[in-house]
Amino acid sequence: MPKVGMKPVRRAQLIEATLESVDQFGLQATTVSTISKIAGVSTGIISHYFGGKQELMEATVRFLLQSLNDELMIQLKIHGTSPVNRLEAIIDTNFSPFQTSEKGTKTWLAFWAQSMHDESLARLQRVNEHRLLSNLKYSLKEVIPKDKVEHTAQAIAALIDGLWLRGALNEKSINVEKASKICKDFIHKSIEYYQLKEPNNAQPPATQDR
Amino acid sequence: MPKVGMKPVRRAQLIEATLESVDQFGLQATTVSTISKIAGVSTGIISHYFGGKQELMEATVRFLLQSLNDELMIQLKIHGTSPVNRLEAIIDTNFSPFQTSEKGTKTWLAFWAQSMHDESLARLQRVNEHRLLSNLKYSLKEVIPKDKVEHTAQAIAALIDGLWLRGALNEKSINVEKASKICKDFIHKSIEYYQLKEPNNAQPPATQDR
Amino acid sequence: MPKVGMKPVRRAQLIEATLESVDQFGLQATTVSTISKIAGVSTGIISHYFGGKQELMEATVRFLLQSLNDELMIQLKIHGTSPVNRLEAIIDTNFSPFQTSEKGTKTWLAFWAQSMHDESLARLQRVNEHRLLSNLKYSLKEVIPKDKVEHTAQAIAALIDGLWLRGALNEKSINVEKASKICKDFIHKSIEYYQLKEPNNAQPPATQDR
Amino acid sequence: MPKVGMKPVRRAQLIEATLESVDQFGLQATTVSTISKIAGVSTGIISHYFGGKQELMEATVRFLLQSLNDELMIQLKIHGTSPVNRLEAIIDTNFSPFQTSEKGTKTWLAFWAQSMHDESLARLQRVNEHRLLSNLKYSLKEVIPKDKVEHTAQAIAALIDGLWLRGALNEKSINVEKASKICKDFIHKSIEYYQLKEPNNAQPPATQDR
DNA sequence: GATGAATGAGGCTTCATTCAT
DNA sequence: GATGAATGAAGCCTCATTCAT
Repeated sequence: MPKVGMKPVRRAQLIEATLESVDQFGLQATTVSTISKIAGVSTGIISHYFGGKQELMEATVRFLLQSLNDELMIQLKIHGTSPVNRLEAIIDTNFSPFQTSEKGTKTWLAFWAQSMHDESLARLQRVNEHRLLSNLKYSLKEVIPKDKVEHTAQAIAALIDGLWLRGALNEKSINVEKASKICKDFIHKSIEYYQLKEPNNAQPPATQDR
Repeated sequence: MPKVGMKPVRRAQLIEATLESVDQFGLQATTVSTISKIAGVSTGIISHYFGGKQELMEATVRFLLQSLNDELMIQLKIHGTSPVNRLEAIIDTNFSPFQTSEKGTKTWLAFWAQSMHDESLARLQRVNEHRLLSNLKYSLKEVIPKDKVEHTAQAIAALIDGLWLRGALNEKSINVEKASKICKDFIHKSIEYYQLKEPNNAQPPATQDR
Repeated sequence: MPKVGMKPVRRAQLIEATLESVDQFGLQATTVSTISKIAGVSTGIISHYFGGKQELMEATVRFLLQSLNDELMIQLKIHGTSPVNRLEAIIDTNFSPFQTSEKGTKTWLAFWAQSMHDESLARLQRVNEHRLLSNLKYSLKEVIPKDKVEHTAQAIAALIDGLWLRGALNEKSINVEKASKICKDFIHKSIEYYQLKEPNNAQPPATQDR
Repeated sequence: MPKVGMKPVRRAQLIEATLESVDQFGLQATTVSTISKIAGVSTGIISHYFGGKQELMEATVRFLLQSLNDELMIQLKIHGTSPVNRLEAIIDTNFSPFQTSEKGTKTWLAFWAQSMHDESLARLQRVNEHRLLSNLKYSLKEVIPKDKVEHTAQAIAALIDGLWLRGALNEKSINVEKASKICKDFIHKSIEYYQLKEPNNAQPPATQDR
């Protein structure tokens, strides 16, 4: 009997090869041929396991987003002991080594651009964006005035994405420390700012273990 | 008798058609055929005036970036009477109607992604990014502590790009008012924050005409 | 300015090449490549002028059926002076040199088989079959009892098709004289038979110029 | 312990599945995959038992033609008591439920068309056609003038094939009764015709048990 | 005996570029 | 200057066949 249960193995292998190809050649120049060559398999295998190139692309995006989410869950479980810690965990996750690898950023940006004209990709992207905002708001509402939460969450999310974007362009990979510091500074300053400005409306001091 | 001076006219016409096509169909689905159809000319004309599709693309990016710069120059000339006003002019320019039109954002993002794997596009992009940072730093150093200038400029630039990015995904076009407010708030709060925190190091109050 | 009005020329050229290819290689082995090679053009031209292979195939069938009909119209105009002459003209048309050329019969049979699983081809085929039956019945009802018309028309049509079918298999081309004679004999005998059997019900003697 | 004698079982199973597939999807869309799925076996089994797809196809045609012949032998044994009865038995066999099933007609036509360009199929087809003609002539020469036998046999054979052909196109299956009646009428009329026309040359009245 | 994962040639189609007019 | 017909390389996908298990 031939090898069974190859499906998950091959799918992972092909998704990995897709990331590699998009990193090396770009999304436009990524073809069934480049992917299968990197994976060391024949071209037919992609249609065999994914039905077609498009589905492989979507699976790859899903994988990227899932990884981001998984990492966040882990970080929150470890460090999520206070609102501020939770916020920092979110930042750390978004600038973790995997997420900010050259492979990760290039692919992420390529798919984001592609999603402008591909509804199935856009949907995935939106789900993820919504999740990031939710997580941010959940923690923010405990440390800043309620009417500033939405506004601030939007700003942090934009800051994260903007730093990724700039990192993708300028360097081989994002300068993680710098980017991380900019985001955390923004969070700390926002909290501090509202406490200084409106001490009476100040939130009860959040337990902060640092 | 051959018509003379058709070159600039045709080039402008084709660049405009390229923007239109990228907006309508996306960068991947934009072909020589879609562009020439929108422009109402034959396909051969593109090679004739630009040598090829790739050069037309680069010319289009250069046009977009030039427009951004031109607008900034105008805004700075009109409103650039104080550091804060200058900073606000930069924000306004980046979220001006043209820049944030659906056409603009989609094309901008598409080319940004493309520039990951196209050095000539990347160079253009980097020049522009550098210019934005320079402009921000020039004004910032008059209103916040010198050792915070770089850091803050990076944050503002990232904020601008991040808001564009998120706008490109979620809406037909960026919600200009919201995005603009987030950026300006960030600037105002940063200034105010450093003044509150370090009143002794405060900059001499900038002349502010509002 | 380049050559204009090439469309009808190229379409005819490609349809001719399709007939040639189906004759030489069979329908299954007829590819865009075989057709374009025979036509002496590039492969891309087929999609350019027909949108795709399928449409070229349909156009080819339409051409075959149209040719059959055109020939019939001509024959009827020339020889259609009496019911029997009209019937013979129908037979002659169906066994005319073009229709019974090797190219014609093979292609006709190939498309007929294909139409079992291709509704657009089946529709074309049915229209043509209906036309043949109508023409036969129109003339038959003047020379044989009315209640035998349908039955006899069906038989003649089946005879024509069956002779084609057998001709396609056995010979390079149908043995025209034999096939033609079998059909005409059948017609003559049918008429004579009903007159011998039922002389009282006999139709008024049709004007017969032979 | 290896199962023995699986060969005939598997071969029959695969031939049956081939007929089913050609009926459902057409000859062009019938692949090794569709056949093996219908048979409930793996794709490799076809090459294992038939060496390849082509050989399975030929075996299937051989099976169809053998079935036709077997049925004819049975019918002739039962009803073959007089020349006319034998002729009618031939007709009945050709329009028996199995032969005229949707499955049968589609497959028959598909393979006939295919045999235009496949000598091994064509040979099988010709053997069968020859057998039909022989059977017809054997009986005809006892009931019609000798010099009309060949001609009439050709006509009957063409009539049978033509009715199949038209049945395959228009209906889910051939209208057996109508087709059968047309053929038998033709036979009866031919016999009667020659008796009426040439009573002196008439054959000695054949024993007819109806 | 049987499986089905894997191969890779070949099919159809798209599209940037060329060139005769 | 301008056209658009034509090219043909390259993309994606299908499928008959092979082979390790």
